Amino acid sequence: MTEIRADFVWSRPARGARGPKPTHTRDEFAQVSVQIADSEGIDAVSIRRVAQEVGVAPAALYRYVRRKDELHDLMVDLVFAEQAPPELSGHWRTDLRVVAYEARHRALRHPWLTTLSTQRIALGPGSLAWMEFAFGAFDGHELTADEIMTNVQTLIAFVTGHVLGQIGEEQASARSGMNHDEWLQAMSVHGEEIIGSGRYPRVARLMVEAAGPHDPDHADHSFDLGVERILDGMSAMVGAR
Amino acid sequence: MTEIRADFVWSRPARGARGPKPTHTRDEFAQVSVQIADSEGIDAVSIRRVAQEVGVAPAALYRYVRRKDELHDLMVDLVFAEQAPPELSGHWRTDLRVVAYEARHRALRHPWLTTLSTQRIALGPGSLAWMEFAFGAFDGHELTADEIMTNVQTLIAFVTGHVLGQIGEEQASARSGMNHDEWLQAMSVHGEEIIGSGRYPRVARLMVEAAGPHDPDHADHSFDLGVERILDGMSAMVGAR
DNA sequence: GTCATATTGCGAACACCGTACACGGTGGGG
DNA sequence: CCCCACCGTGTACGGTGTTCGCAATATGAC
Repeated sequence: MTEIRADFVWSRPARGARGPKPTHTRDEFAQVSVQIADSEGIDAVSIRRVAQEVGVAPAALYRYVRRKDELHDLMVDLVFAEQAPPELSGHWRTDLRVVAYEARHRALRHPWLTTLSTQRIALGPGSLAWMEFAFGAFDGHELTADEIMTNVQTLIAFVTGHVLGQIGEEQASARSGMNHDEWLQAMSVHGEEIIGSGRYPRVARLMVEAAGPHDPDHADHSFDLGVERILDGMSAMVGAR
Repeated sequence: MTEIRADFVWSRPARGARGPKPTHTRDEFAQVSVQIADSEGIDAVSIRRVAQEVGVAPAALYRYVRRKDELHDLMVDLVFAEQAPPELSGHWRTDLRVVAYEARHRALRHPWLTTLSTQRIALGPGSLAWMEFAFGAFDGHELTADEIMTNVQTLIAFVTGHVLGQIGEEQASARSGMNHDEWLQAMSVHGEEIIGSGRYPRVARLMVEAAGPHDPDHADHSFDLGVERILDGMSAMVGAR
């Protein structure tokens, strides 16, 4: 009967009990990684690059982290910890709005965040604090554990998806090396083919009429609306206020 | 005044007008790629691997595709085309439900799909057909182009986020090489630390009480609920039925 | 206080990866 | 008919994550 042991960064001691003092910390590597990812994209975060930036041999990183994934986990939790959740207000709608808006803000500040956090589940102190806050929104309302989890999951799912859509569009234009206007124009050239083909009349109409892609505030508004819509959906279950 | 030209796979001719016949097709490479990704994960889809599987030199792929990203675009559109949208029913709720459920089904069948499709925007015939269908759901209702796009975007955002959450959990256990039960147990060992720490009482309570993680149907139910909730939110805007 | 031992950082190496380029063979448009 | 655009290929470059053996180090055990 072998003991099954979870192997997360968080459940391993920060340093061994026996050997020489580590010259750096997990946090330091995480911070440097976040900095690189913010300014040059997540793909620029390579073991060698991070090592170089910290001033250490590439192989040294593996004394702090088992695999590159764990470095990602540290990055994710670090940005969750950037902003600690506030005190619970006592109004579930208010608190869930905070969860949603803060999550979106966080994801837009660090465009690599959503991609990483949806590929692995990081349960570090930073993320846990926010989970605690989100669940706390329903304190005093008689919801089952499953109902609470489903509600929070629904909200987060929307935020995740919405942000991914927005980032995807922005990065598609960034990657092409064009500025936003040029990209829109290039897009519309391809759009002409779609419109011209006559096979997708509704898509064609919306591409012409919708202000969405041209209006930088569109993402904000559609986010606001979506959040309120989802909160509306919960209110029947939660009861008053 | 240089002409800005969109450079998508879809707007380039399938073969040159002059030279020898290509021995393969874009579709063939896409099919092989999908097969590899389905059975071994998206990371197994390398230029060299796909080339080998098709029986061709690695460099040959670049006659069909400018960069690896375009191969991904082809993969995405291929699985959208697996199932063509049905005829519009005339009931917007019914049709949007089809959009949501089919999108989820598609994403669960091909766990790599969501990751890819959120990183690039692929506007091939397969995806366009579904866009056309989704927009068509609001035919006859007096919505602005922006309202239609926002509604569809909200729904897709939720599906995306929800599926990503589900897949993330499944893959976390798959990657660890444990079966699902073992992983749950390993998770719970880490959970003990969280519960034991006393710092996250609500998280601790939900980890114990929620049937979610243990119930394989939980994801389905929470998806159903989420979709209905979002459709509820739209109904005020759409009006009757 | 001494010693054994676990742990650290490091250099080198391995097996991959995406992509560029020059090359000879092919076949359709002028 | 012939030119030349295009196809497939071999080779090469610079990058990636990760492993392994080694010397130096600091701690727990005696």
